[in-house]
Amino acid sequence: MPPLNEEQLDQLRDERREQIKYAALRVFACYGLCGTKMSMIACEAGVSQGLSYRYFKSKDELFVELIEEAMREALEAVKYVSEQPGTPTELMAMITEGMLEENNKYYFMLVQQARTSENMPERVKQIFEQYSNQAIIDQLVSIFIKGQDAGEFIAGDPQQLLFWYFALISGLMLQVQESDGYGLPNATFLMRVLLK
Amino acid sequence: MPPLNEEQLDQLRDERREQIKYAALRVFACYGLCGTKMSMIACEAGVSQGLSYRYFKSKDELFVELIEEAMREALEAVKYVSEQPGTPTELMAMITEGMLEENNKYYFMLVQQARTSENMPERVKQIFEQYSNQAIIDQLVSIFIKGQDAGEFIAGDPQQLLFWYFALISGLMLQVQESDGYGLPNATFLMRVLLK
Amino acid sequence: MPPLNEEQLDQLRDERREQIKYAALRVFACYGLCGTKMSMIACEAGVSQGLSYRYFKSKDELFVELIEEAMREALEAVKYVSEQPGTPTELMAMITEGMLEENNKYYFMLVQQARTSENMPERVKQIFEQYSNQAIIDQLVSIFIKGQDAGEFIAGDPQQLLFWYFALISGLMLQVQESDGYGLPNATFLMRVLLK
Amino acid sequence: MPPLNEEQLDQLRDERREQIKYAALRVFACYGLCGTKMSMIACEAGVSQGLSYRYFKSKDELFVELIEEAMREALEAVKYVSEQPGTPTELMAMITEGMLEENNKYYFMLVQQARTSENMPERVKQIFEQYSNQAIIDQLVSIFIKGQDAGEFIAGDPQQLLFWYFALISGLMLQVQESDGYGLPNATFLMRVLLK
DNA sequence: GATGAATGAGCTTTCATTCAT
DNA sequence: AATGAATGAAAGCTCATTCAT
Repeated sequence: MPPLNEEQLDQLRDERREQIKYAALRVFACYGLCGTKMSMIACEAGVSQGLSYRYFKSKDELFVELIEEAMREALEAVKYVSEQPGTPTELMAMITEGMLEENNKYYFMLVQQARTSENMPERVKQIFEQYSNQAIIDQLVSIFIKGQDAGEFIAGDPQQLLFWYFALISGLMLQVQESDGYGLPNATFLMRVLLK
Repeated sequence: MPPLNEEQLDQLRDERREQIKYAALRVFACYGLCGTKMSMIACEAGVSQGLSYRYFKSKDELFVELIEEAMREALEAVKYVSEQPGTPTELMAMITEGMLEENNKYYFMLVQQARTSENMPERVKQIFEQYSNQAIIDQLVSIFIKGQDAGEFIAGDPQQLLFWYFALISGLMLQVQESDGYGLPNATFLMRVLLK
Repeated sequence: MPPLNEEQLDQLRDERREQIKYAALRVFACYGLCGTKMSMIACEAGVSQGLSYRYFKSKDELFVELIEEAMREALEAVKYVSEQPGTPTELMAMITEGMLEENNKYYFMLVQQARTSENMPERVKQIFEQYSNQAIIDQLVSIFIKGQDAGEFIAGDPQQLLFWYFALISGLMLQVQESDGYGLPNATFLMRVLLK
Repeated sequence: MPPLNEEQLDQLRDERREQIKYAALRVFACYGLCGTKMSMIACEAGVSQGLSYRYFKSKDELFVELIEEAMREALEAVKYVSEQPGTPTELMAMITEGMLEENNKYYFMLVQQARTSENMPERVKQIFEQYSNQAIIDQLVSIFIKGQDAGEFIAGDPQQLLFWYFALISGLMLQVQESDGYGLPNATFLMRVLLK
């Protein structure tokens, strides 16, 4: 007779899994894949070293799962906003603000760690190909063109301008550490590069 | 009899040192400090594994020397420009263009690798404290204020705006990989965030 | 009120113990002591991982108990046969047939796994010393000598010949896997080495 | 300028490789694949733990290479003998004696370790399929049939009888440890099972 | 000076064993 | 009594660094 029923166990397992996963996010984001030791994750999560391997097959797999989640949620956020009412400028501002939110920071750092390292697991490269340029930017191209037509945005290839815009923001978020004391700028500042 | 005199030997030695150092730059830039194996550097430089240790005490020291060089040259470049004649906008454009130059890319990537990893040698942190915020930005504050006074630049804390500006550019340079096919924007695009 | 009395509980306990023990036999026989994980035994027995430790102190102890049983039963079988009536050849054939019986296979494999590995628990080595050469073979020496005197068996040191004979059979049983499709030979074939 | 020329280095490497390989043979033969720690091999070879990995990718690969060598040489030995002149009985005796030679012992033990364990690397299973039953036995079938026709060998399926014969010998070699004090029988004893 | 073989500390991963429920 | 989550010691493997040549 098991002490807990199946459902309770499942819930417990899910909680543990998340606990380890988000500890890993924080550590990977700061130290990168190869700079992170499994012991650091275990320590951050407050569990033993071995336990992580009951929930994730390997360090790489744990990293990949986080990358996948980051990209999936980024895409969903952009999709959601692009379906809202508002002028192109308003929508763009919403997306920009969403990106700048504090609790997105770890995900941005994680993705940056992955993008700036050559020796990533094959699966990470695949995910980037699948999501990065295509999907996310494509969601916004039509909005951007509307904004250009409305005279709100500067002229130029929408794909390219959007790519640069996200690169700027992603890069910015990484540079900005609490220690610098400058904090993140608001959306208005950043949008100046796009607005006429 | 020795085939080369002392001076020639010294020069040869220096060349070898540079050869290894710039191989290390390229590899560190792509893979980060802990993602780089000494064997990768030796391979890139076309020398044996052991040789690096005749010129650099350790992997960390080699990395530190590159970081130091990167920061020193960045500061000098900014200093040089700030002493040139021209309007604040023109000077700022010069600096921006200098940063975007292709052959600065590896240094930017290297510095970014160092800035986004927590587990850097103590010396790297010192160098960042010494150079980054203070020195480089301080060089430009007076120019920036002149620009604000002349109505060329937007209002706001010059230190903070310049910090963000450099963070944007640094981040952008890392995001942009040849593979993306978008290339780097020109200075005009970036300067929109600062210009009125 | 307890649904079962003391005696019934004891019986249940014994059954569980046997269930785990014979699952362990099948797994140890195929994978060896160190090739077997406790989880494999638990899985084969259809119980949870932790349960084995209520019945056996450790993996080693479980292995040792099986080895002990194997040797004890082998000795008893030989003893039993050696007390039966019949010519030496007939008795030897009975023993040989007994060894070749299918349901002895796992025990033979287990013992072979133990004999061909150096890193066995001390207790296993003791059991081998206690049983193997002395006891079992000694039971048969008198029969063998009778057979030699009767001109049925070949000449030679009875201890040595019997040792070789059992080694041959033990080895054979292990080599023969179902997958080979050859099956086991009958006693007549094997006894040719001993018979004149 | 390398201190040794290419040829000398190659030779040195080959020697080291063999040194590690044969140390591994002795240890694997006694302890099996999973009972052997890389540290045991390193110790037996008198080198450091890490060195083995310069010559062999992994523990498994080292094991596989030894198995492959064992099977290849066994096949070659049998091939060689089968091409010699002599009666079938004489040839069979040569093969038997070859198998019983002391310095084959480790290879036999190794192969036995592999055959009696289920959890072998996939490659080991392939090698066994490739060599074991087919190749080696097939070499001898024609000799055996000649022997049967000449009235030297007992009647029966040659494949099956040869398989059993080799199984007997292989098994025997494993059972026989120096500690037993009985030594190995000579070929004449073993061939009794086949001879009329 | 130059090479690359050799070392060993340290990291990833596994698994016997324990423990909360 | 039974479960399976949790632990941590130990094994496989990597790689910065040293050393013989």
